[in-house]
Amino acid sequence: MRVNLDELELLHSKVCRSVGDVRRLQLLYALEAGSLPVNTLVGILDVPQPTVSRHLSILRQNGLLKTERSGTQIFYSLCDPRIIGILDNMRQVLHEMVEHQSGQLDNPPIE
Amino acid sequence: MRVNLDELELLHSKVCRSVGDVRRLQLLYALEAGSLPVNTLVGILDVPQPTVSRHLSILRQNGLLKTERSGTQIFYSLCDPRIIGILDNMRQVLHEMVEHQSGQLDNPPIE
DNA sequence: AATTTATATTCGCATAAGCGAATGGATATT
DNA sequence: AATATCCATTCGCTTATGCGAATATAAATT
Repeated sequence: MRVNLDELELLHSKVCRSVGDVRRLQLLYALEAGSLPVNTLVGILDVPQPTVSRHLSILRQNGLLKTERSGTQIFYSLCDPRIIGILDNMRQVLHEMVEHQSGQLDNPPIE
Repeated sequence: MRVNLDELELLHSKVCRSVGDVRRLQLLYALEAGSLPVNTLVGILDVPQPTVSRHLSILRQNGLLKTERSGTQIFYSLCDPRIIGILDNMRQVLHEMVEHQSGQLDNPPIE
């Protein structure tokens, strides 16, 4: 399938934005080991169910999560587990950056 | 330096959100090969200078870019080039996901 | 069919984010 | 010191995002 570069760039930014929320990041990591139903995720994040459903919906719409129903429950899982590996890489680099005080948050401007 | 996990998680999401904008993504890639002054970046992105400055400021505040003045110009550069490698990994995975039609954007809900 | 459980969606609201136009500040040049 | 260049910031505005409460839907159970 042919993929336009601009479309890929837009997808790239959308996916990054999707991950750019603490709760959604937590949801992705919670699903690292395998699929889980919504109520379990509600327990893990300890936030209201509609909030979890909304974030799950965003992650699904952006192609990061997929769903499968089992009875009344709906299990969410990662579309591609490699995403977690990438997030881990980023986290590791950020950890080192903060540790070494270089490339610090709130980098001072020129003057 | 000791790094709190929650703080790292918050930083992680903030950095992802920073990258989650097409123009900021373009700025990061524009700086892949080395530092560039603002007016050059304005030419590359072809958007008003204040817009570029605002996005550069956000990337700097979140620890992704650093600055150095040379005369009247201010050169921006990546704090850590590894970030580009990570973004490339993600882009590659997204490319494959779209190509293979699995984990597609706008994944259909259960019903 | 009524009830229960699990999940999604709607609603109203508050805050955040992005934009262009205009303005301000710093440095270099004359 | 006046001017020009380069960049940052402010302002007013519009749109997007995130939230909790309430409501709707779907499947299973009785």
